[in-house]
Amino acid sequence: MDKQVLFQKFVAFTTSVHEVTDELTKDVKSDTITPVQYSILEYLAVSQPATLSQISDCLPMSMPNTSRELRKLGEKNLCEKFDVAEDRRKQYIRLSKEGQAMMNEAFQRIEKRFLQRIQGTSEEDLEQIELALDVLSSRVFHSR
Amino acid sequence: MDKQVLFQKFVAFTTSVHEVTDELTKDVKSDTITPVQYSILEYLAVSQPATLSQISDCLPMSMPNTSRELRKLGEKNLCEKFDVAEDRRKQYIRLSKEGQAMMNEAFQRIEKRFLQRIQGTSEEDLEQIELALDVLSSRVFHSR
DNA sequence: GGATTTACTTATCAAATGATAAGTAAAGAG
DNA sequence: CTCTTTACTTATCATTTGATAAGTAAATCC
Repeated sequence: MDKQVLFQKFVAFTTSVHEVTDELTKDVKSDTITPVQYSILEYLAVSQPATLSQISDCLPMSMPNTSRELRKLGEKNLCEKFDVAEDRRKQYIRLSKEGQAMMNEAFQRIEKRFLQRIQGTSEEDLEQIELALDVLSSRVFHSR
Repeated sequence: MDKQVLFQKFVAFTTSVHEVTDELTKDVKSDTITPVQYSILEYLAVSQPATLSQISDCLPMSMPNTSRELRKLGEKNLCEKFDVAEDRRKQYIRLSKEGQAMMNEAFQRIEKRFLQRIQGTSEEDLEQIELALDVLSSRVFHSR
């Protein structure tokens, strides 16, 4: 296997993934929040509850800036903090009901666009796609 | 096929792709340029020569801002403008020798990290990966 | 029990980015 | 030949983002 060729395919592929996700998520962001704030909500939608440190590590964003943006999201009633019983320094952060609703709506719009994108794909091809997602997730795009 | 499940895998997958590409491209950006400027150079590396309008459409970024950032890149001697003979309103933009060198170096560092990431993968699995990239590129992540 | 580390906050500052208004010059349309 | 459109520039401004310094309070280490 020529790994140089594989790398070129990899680069082209990741570029396409970025383009397509940009297209799918275009305009789903409520105009009351900034892009960075959306990315926090998106992270929470998948990984809640999360501590501030986790969010800061994963996005990635410095602790002070993460703290600031979470405060703003809190002021907009989109997420909430909860004390952690075992360690009173920590705080779990969750989407509020409102935040959850906003993200549900966003994901629904993205899903609709996604389904449009794969409409007309045969059952066989869909299974190939699912397999391919699994292969790449486990072999290439795993976090370490 | 449950398309809902497929969508969930799709979302998780694109998130991973973003995380991994962030990791691979971390610190390859020269500290003399901003992230937006890097994205312009990256676009040029793949699609040069390009007009300002093309860059503006694809990135996406307003014309005035694209113009400003290209001027800054020009001042840093990373890209150059050429008149288009057929239409004197247009200008082709290309990486300069210096800009090309910077991007080559960046891509080399990314490739090195990529190869580390897939080191120890069997020949058989590598072929599976290549196949999976092809499947997803053609069936899901093609541009509209 | 004092020192250190962890988790997070507050405040402040500079730089990057996005948006808009107002221009120039060339091309194309009628 | 004038009018409109296209391609791009310049200037300006507000907002967002990133980075750093300095703090609090709780947990952990020795």
